[in-house]
Amino acid sequence: MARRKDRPGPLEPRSEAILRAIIEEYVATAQPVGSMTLVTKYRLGVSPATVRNVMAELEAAGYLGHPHTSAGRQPTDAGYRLYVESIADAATLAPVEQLMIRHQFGQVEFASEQWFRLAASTLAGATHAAGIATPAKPQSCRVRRVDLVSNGTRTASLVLVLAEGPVKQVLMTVETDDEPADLEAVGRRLNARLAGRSAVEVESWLAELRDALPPADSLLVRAVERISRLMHDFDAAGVEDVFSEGLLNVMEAPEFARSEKLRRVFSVLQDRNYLGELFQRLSREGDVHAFIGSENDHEEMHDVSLVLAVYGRMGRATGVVGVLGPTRMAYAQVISTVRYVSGLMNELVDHLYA
Amino acid sequence: MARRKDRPGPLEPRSEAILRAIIEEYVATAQPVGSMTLVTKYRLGVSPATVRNVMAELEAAGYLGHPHTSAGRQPTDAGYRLYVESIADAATLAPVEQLMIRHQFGQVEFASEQWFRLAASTLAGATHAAGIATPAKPQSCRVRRVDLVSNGTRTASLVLVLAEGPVKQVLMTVETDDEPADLEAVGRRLNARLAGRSAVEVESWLAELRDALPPADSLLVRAVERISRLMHDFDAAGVEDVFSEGLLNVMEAPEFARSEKLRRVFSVLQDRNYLGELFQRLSREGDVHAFIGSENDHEEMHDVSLVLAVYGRMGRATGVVGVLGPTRMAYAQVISTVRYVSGLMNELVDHLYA
DNA sequence: GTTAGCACTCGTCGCGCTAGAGTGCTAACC
DNA sequence: GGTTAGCACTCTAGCGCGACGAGTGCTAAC
Repeated sequence: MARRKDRPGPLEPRSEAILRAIIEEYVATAQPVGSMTLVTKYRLGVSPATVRNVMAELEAAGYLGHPHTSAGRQPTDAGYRLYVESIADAATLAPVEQLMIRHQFGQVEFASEQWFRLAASTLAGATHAAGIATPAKPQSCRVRRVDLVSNGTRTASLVLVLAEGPVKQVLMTVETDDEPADLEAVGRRLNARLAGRSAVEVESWLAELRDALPPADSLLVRAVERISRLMHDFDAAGVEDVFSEGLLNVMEAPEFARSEKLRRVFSVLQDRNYLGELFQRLSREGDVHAFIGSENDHEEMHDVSLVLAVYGRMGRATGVVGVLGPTRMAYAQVISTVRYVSGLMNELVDHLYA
Repeated sequence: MARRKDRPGPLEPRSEAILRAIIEEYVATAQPVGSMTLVTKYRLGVSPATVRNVMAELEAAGYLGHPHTSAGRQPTDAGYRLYVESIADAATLAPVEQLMIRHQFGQVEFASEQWFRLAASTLAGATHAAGIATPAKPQSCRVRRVDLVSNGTRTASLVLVLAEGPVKQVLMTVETDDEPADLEAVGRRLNARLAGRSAVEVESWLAELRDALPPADSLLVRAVERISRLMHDFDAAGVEDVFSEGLLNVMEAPEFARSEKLRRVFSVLQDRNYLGELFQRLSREGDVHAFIGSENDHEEMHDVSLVLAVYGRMGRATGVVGVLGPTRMAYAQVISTVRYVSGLMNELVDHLYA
C-alpha cells in the first residue's frame, strides 16, 4: 500500500490507531506522549522504533508536533480535527450517562427559563468543561397578551407576554390624572387589537394611531410605542441570553494555570457578538459541530475548542447548546453528550411549540 | 506623648501618616514598600531610619508585615482595617466621577431589571474590580395580576406579576377539554380573588378550595397551587439573583496571576449561600461595610475584600450593591463609589415604591 | 517492513554564587 | 528623648553550571 508522505489524505489504519492513541493519552495526561509509553500502554503490537517512524510521518503530515526535539508528541489542531471526523458519527453516549442526564431534566420545574440553565449545567457536569446554552429564540415574535398595571406612584408596569413564551416588562410614567380604570381600559384595547400580532403589524398600527391622535402623549400611543420597540428589539437581537455554567471546570485545566490565557478567553466570551456570529455560522449546519483551537476566528480563542449544536426547529424557534473547553478535551465524550442534550432540548421545543 | 508599643490603640499622627503612605504605595505597586522609597515619594520630612523605627512599631502592633527579613513592609488585614476606618467617613466621590456614573444611569432603559446589571457594571468600571448587585427584594410579596394564556398544545403559561415588580412565568399542562375560554374565566376569577393578596392569603384560599372542591385536578386549584408555591419560594429565597460584572478585572491583579487562588474565590462565589449569609449580616448595618481579607468567613475568601452596601428601605424592598476585589484595593475610591451608587439605587427604589 | 542500538538534543532540577534591596542595631547628634 | 548616619546582616532573585533523563532520529541488522 502506497504511503502518502506529504499530502494529507486517508491514513493507514495503523497510523490512525497511533494518532488516536496519542490523542487519548495526551488528553488524559496533558503531557507530550513518547513512543515508549505508547507501546506499553496501548498494546500496539509493534516496537517503539516503528511507532517513532509513524509519528515522524504524522508530524510531516501536520497532525502532530513536539514542543522541542527531545520531547514526546502532542496533537496539532489538524490532528484533533482528523480524530474528531473519525469519531463524530459513531459517538453515542453511554446508556448510564443518558439516564443520569434524563433524570436531571426530570427534576426541574416546568418553567422554560430553567431549561437553558439546566442544559448548561448538565453539560458542564458531564464533560468537566464549561456548558453553554441559549434560549430557544423564534425568528419573529407575536403578542400574546399585554397588561398595564399601576404602580401607584405615577408609574405603571407594562407587561408584554409574547406568544413564544418570553415575558417583557418595562416601566412607564403616567400622568397624575390617569386613573387605574383608564389603565385597564387601555389594556383591554391593547389586547383586543394586538393579540396575535407581529412586530410589523404593531408598528403599522402605531403609525395609524399617530396620524389619528394628534396629542402624541396619549397613554395608548406611548404604550404601543413601547410595545413596538420591545418587539422590534426582540426580533433584531441575535442572541439574547447566553447561559454559561462551569467556567470553573476550565480553570482547572493545567494549560490555564496562569490566568492570562484564560482572561483573554473570558473577555472574548463576555461580549455576545462573538458567540452570536458563531451561532449564525452554525445555524446552517445540522448536527453537532466542533470548532477546534485555531479554527476559531479570534486569536484569543486559539487555545480552546467549542462543541456546539443547534436545537429546535429551523424557521421556528432555535437555540444553541454546547461546550467550551481546552483544545485538549475528550471529544468523543463531549460530542456525544452535546448531541444527546441537544436531542433532549429538541424534544422539549417540539412539545412546547408543536 | 506616651507611645503604646504593644496594645493597639489610637496611633500618633505620624505613624498613621506612614501607615497610610505604605498602604497607598502598596496598593499602587503591589510590591513590599521600603523605608527609602517612602521618604522620597511621600515627603515625610524624616529620614529613612526614623521611618524604619515607626514601621517596626506598626509591625509590633500588627498593622504591617513583611514576607521575609530583607523585604519591605506590606499592610496586614488589620492595617487595611485601620486605614479604612480612618477614611471611611470622609470618602466622597469626586464630582467628575459622580457625573459620569449619573450619566450612565441616565442612559439605561427604564426597566427595573436593567438597573442591577447597570449598577454592577458601573461599579466594575469605576473601581477596576468586580461589581456585584442584587435586585431590590421586598420582605414579602403580593399579587398584582395573574394571566393564564393557552399555548395551544395542552400547555398554558401562567404569568404572575407581583406588586413589587418581578414577573414569574411557569408552564402548566391543561386538559384537552379546557377551552381557551375556560382559561380566561379561571384567569378572571384568579384576579378577582387574588389581586393584592400575600403568600399567606393565597395559601389559605388554596386550603379552602381544596376542601370545597374534591376533584383535586381542577384547573383552578392547580393554578392556585402554582401561584402559592411561586410566592412562597419568592418570600423564602434569601438572595434571588446576584449580578456580577467585571470578574475579569480581578483576574488582572498580579496576586491572581496563577488561577488557583482565583478558582477558589469563584467557587465560593458561585454558590449563592455565601453571599446570602453575608448579605443578611449586612442588613443590620447601615452604611457601606468592608469585609477585608481574613474578615471573610471562608478560608477561600481570605485574599479578597468585599465592600458592600444595602440600598432600598428597610422593611420594604432592599438589595445589595458592592465590589469584590483583591485585598489590595483602593479602598478610598471603592468605598466612595459604592456609597454613591447605593445612594443612586436608593433614589430609584424610593421613586418606584414610594 | 521492522527492530535493536546508539549518539544526540534539550528541558528540568539542584547547586552555588553574586548583586541588591532592605532591615535592625548602635552610637552619635540636636 | 527623639532623630539620624553608619554598618553589619539577612534574604531573595537571578544566573551559570553540570548531572540527569526522557525521547528522538538515524543506521545497520534482521
